Amino acid sequence: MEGRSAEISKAAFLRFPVYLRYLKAEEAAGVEYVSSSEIAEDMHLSAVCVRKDLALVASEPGKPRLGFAVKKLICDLERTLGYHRKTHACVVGAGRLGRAFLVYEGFEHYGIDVVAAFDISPAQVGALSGKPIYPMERLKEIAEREEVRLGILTVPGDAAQAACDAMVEAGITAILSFAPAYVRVPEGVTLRCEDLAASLASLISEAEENN
Amino acid sequence: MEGRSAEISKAAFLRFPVYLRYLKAEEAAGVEYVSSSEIAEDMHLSAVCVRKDLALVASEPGKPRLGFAVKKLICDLERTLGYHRKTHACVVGAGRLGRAFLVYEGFEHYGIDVVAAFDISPAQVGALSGKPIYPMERLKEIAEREEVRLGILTVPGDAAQAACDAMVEAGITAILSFAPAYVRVPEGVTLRCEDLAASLASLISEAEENN
DNA sequence: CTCGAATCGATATTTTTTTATCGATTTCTA
DNA sequence: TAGAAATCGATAAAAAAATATCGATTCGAG
Repeated sequence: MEGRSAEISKAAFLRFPVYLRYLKAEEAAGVEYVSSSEIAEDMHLSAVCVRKDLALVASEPGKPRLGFAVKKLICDLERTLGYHRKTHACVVGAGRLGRAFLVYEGFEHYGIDVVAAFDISPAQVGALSGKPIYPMERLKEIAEREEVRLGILTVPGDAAQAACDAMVEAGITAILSFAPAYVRVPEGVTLRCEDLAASLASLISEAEENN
Repeated sequence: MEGRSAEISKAAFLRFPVYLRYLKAEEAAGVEYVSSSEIAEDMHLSAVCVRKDLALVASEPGKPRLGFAVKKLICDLERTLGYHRKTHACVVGAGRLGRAFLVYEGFEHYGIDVVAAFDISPAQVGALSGKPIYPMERLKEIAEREEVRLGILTVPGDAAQAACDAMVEAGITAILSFAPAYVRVPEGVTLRCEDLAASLASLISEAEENN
């Protein structure tokens, strides 16, 4: 789209948010310049890897002996990651996890606005911290009206496929699923599954290897 | 540790939980045998990749013309992923997200037992669905008593480092952090950061590329 | 003002991961 | 019972990613 994006490797793209976090911590500590080697040491990466990654995003080259300007780098990373554009999102499944997402304020900095939640149970319908919770029947109507393109799926496993189908039907093109189930989506819809339990389990394996 | 584990590539290990999900769905649908090519097509992977992955975990070779026995494969995957052993976990930060983890029942199948939550605010102390919520001061005492090795960090960003330090001090060796902050851990402690907002944002980028 | 130390960025190499090719095996059908 | 179809598993090739090496640049100390 912007010419350069295709050149950024998938693995590097996953590291960008981590750099961003790190840099914001440095900025808060009053640091103005930071070098690849410093970042590498703190983040347990190779210095060359960091330099290559930063070269992909930095709008101006790093200065020898000094490194990169922290503030500038933060802007570049946020732009590359697309945090400047606004996207409307909704939560499907207003259980504990879904409600946590609905009211979480951290999404704003990432250009994401969670506008509503939906649930099949009338008991959940209402509002939370000013965010509305609608019955599932109104998903399509509201998603279209609010131009919701992103959906967060937090329903029980056995309801996942049906809920997912409803989201697709409502015009949602990107779905982040926390439902413990295998779901299918048609071509043109991007699905990512975050299996929190599996993620935890793999973390244990990793920790055991590290001893 | 078990001789073979070192040969399993990191990328493959990340695919295993997805296979497991898929296979369980197939099992539920009454399927007995499944071939690499079928899995590949459904999961949008290459058939060769699937075969190589399955060869890493399968205790018995697949049968030509039939494929792999679904039930057997599920067992093999669960064993490889370590879902058979029990690990005690705790939640640090009993906000909405933390409480969702505390009562989530899906961890059991993965060998994880969330035994308690901790929070700095006395208002949160109590219990939820039979799971106790203790004040932070008791973290070390209880973590040691219950042999908690895994911690789920769900505190606000500005409290993350302090909470993390307390977890390390309490003998926790693996930490899954959802706190929106960059935290440091000493050598020997495994940290994984799940940035939900960043994950969502990257999903948007991915979806836009797919158009 | 000059020298030295430390960083950057580019090129090259190694390692890892994914994909392709091919013969062997086995089940199903005729 | 015999042949065809489709899968497996192993070896080989290609692609991707991480790591190493080296000259060029520039800030800061003397």
